[in-house]
Amino acid sequence: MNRAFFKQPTLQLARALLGKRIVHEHANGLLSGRIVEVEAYMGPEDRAAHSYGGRRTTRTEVMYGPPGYAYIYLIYGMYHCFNVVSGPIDKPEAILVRAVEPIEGLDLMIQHRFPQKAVQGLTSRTLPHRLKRQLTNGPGKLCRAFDIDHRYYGHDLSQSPLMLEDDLNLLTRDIACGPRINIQYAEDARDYPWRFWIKDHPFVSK
DNA sequence: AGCCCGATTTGA
DNA sequence: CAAATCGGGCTA
Repeated sequence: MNRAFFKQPTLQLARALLGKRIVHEHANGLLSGRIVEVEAYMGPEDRAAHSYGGRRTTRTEVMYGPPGYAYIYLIYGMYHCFNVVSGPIDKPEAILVRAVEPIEGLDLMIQHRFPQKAVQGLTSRTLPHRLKRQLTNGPGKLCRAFDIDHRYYGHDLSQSPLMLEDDLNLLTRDIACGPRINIQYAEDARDYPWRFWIKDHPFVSK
């Protein structure tokens, strides 16, 4: 996707990201997947956002820049979460990618997510449907599968080796929305319907 | 310097 | 249902 794509208002961009393809040209092979679930974080007014109250630190800095860059952070000391920075300069908004449907590079994803099973001989050909779902149906899981971490903090998502591409064209009626996950601390913002997903899609988290 | 906690995942 | 695991953010 080009720079213009990322300039749409955040809630609109969140819906537009559904069906897009995330592509990682990894040193060991091509990884790609279709985005099926996202959450919007709306900046200083949003109690659930890392930029709530205008918090501006080394970690949140990239959100204060132009849209279309990667905001990546470590959560619970062991997982990374991948976000697309959204909104104009000085509007620190972002969209968390919560789940994707794996498309290319399944064997490499298996190595990243299930190293033990990979060494025991599990491949994309012998992968049960249940495990295929578990490859990328959560924000931490997809970062593991795609080997995305702090190396890509601030990366321009219109550029290789980590970028977004056109894929599925969705209709409005294919998209569902509801409250975001695991933000019970966020008081009034807790119930805002800023989580979006493709209706009935098997790779949505939870 | 110290303390608390988190936009998660896993396995008992 | 609790543990894993650590940097950020806030207090002092």
